[in-house]
Amino acid sequence: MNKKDGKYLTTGEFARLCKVNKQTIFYYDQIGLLSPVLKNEKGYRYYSIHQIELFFVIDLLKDLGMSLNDIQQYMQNKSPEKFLSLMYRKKEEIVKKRQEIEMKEKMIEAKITLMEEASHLDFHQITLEHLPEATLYLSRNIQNITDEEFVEVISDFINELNISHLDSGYPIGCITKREKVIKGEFSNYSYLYIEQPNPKEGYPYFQAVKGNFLIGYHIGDEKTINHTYKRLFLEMERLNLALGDYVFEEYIYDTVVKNHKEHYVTKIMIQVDQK
Amino acid sequence: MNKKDGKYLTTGEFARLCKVNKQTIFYYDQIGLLSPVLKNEKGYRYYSIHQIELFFVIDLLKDLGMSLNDIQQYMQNKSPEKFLSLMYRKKEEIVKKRQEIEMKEKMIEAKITLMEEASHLDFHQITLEHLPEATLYLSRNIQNITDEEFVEVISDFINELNISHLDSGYPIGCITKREKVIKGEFSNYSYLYIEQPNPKEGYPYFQAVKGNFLIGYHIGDEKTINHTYKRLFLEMERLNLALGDYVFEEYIYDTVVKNHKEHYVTKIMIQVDQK
DNA sequence: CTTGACTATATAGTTACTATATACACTAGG
DNA sequence: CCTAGTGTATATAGTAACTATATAGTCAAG
Repeated sequence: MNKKDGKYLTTGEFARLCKVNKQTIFYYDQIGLLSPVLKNEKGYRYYSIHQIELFFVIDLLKDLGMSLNDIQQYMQNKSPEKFLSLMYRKKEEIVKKRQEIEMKEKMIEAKITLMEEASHLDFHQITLEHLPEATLYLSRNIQNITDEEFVEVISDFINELNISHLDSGYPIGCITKREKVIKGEFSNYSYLYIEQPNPKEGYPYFQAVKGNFLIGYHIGDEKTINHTYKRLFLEMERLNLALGDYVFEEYIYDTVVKNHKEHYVTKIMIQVDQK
Repeated sequence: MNKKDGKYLTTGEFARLCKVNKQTIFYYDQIGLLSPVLKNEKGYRYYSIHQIELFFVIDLLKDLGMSLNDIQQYMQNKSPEKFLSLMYRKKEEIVKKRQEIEMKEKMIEAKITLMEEASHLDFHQITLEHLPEATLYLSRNIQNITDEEFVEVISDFINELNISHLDSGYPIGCITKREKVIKGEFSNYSYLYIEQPNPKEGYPYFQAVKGNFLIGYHIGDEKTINHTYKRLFLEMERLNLALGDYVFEEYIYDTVVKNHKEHYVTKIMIQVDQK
C-alpha cells in the first residue's frame, strides 16, 4: 500500500509491529475490538500506523487484567474523560500489582536463601546454637480446639498473610509448649508461625525468645518424629541442658521439593537453658 | 476429619484456604498436579495442611507465567537442587517483570498528565511559547524512502522502544523539516520521535531545539491539516516571526480517546525566530 | 506464466478454568 | 428413624483468548 497515500499496513505488517500472531489481529477484527481503517473489495485489511498506538493501549489494559470484552465496552464510547478516569483506576491497580510483584520477588529470594542454607547442612548433626532475636507472626492458639475451629484458625492465619503481605516465603512453622513436650505430645502444637525477616511496623508480632537452642533435624514422616526428639533429649542430658519454654518446628524439605514423605526434613529447635 | 489423626482437610476446606473454586482443586487432582494425600472408599478427598504450601508454590509459579503442564513436569521429579535452580530462573524473570510493571506505571502516569493537560487547553488558541529543552528519542530518517523501508524503520523504532524501555507513554510525534514545510509538504515527515521525560543514560538521543514555538491545534482529519498551518502562518506574519528549522506534530486526542477522525486533535509546534 | 509469499475464511484445538446437572453421603433436628 | 440441608462426587459443556490447520484466492518477481 502506498505510504504517501496514507501509510497503510497489511495485516501481516501490523501484526509484526504489534508483536502478535496474525490470527490475533484477525480475531480482534472479528470481535470488533480493533478493525482496520480500510478493507478493499478483495477483503484485504489495511491498518493505519496510528492504530498501533491503539493496539498498545489495548495491550496495556489487557495486561492490567481487563478482559477484551471490558476493553471493547470502553472503546465503544470512548472519550478523553472516560480514558482519564480509566487511567486513574488502572494506576491504583498497577500500584497494587507492583507491590505484589515486589513481595513475590522477596519470597523467591527467601526460598533461594533457605535452599542454599539447607544444602550446606548436615542433617545428622545435633548442634547447640545461640540464635538472635527473630520476629514471628503467630496464629491464634491451636491447643485443644475442635476440627472446625482449627480450620478457621488456619484460614484466618493465611488470610492475614495475604491481606497484610506477611508471607515472607519462609516456611510456616509450629510452636510447642514445654508442658506438652514433657508429656511427649510433640505434635500438640500451640501456634503456627512465619518468620518476618523485615517486619512491617504496627503489627502484633511475637518476638521469638532469643537465646540458646539445641537444633536437630528429623528425616522422614512426622509420625516418627519422637525418635528424633529422643535423640535430642539424650544430647540435652549429655550437655547438661534444661528444657526451655518452647520448641520450634519447621520443614526444611517438604512436599515442595521431595516426592516421598521419607525424605522430608524437619528442623527442630529446642529452647534450652544451662542447668 | 480428625485433626489429631493428621489434620486432614476436605476439598471444600482446602479450596477455601487456597482461595480458589472447588472445581479448580478437582481439576488439579484430575490432571495429577496436586492430588490429596488420602482418598477414602467413598471417593472423598482429604488434603494435608502441608499441601497448602505446595499449592502456594504452584500458584506462584503459575503467576510467573509457567503453564500447569510445565509445573507438573517439575513436580514429577522434584528435588531441592531443581527447586533452587528453578527459583534462580524465576528470580531473573520476576525482576524483568517488575521493571515492566514499573515502566507501565510510569506510562499510565504520563497518560494521566497528558490528558489532564489537554483538558485545560483551548484548541482554538494560537500561542507563542518558550519551551525548555526536551529529550527526544528519534527514529531513523523517513524522508524519501520506499514503503517497505518505511515499515522497517517503524518496526525498528518500536522494537527499540520495547527493548530499551523507551516507551514513556508520551505520544509518538513527527518532525518536519523547514524546507518541506516551506513547500507545503506538511506530511513529508523526516523523523518519528517520542519524548523522554526521564532520559536513560547512554542513548543517542536528540536534544530538541529549545526556544520559541508557535503552538496551535488542528481539529479533525490529518488531510485537512493545511488549513491549520495556514492559520499558523498568518499568525507568524502578524507577530513578525520567521520559520525555524523544525516543526513538531503530536496527537493530543487520537483513536485511543475519540471515535471519529473529525474529533482528533493534533498539536503543531512550529519553531520560530524573531525576524 | 509460474513460483513463492502473501492474503482470506472457516473450523477445530488449546489452556485453565467455571458452571451445571445428577447422584450419593453425612449430620442435626423433630 | 426420617428428612432437610449441606456437603461430596462425577460427567459434561461452556468460557476467554488465543493458536493451529486446512483450503482457497491474490499478487509481484523473475
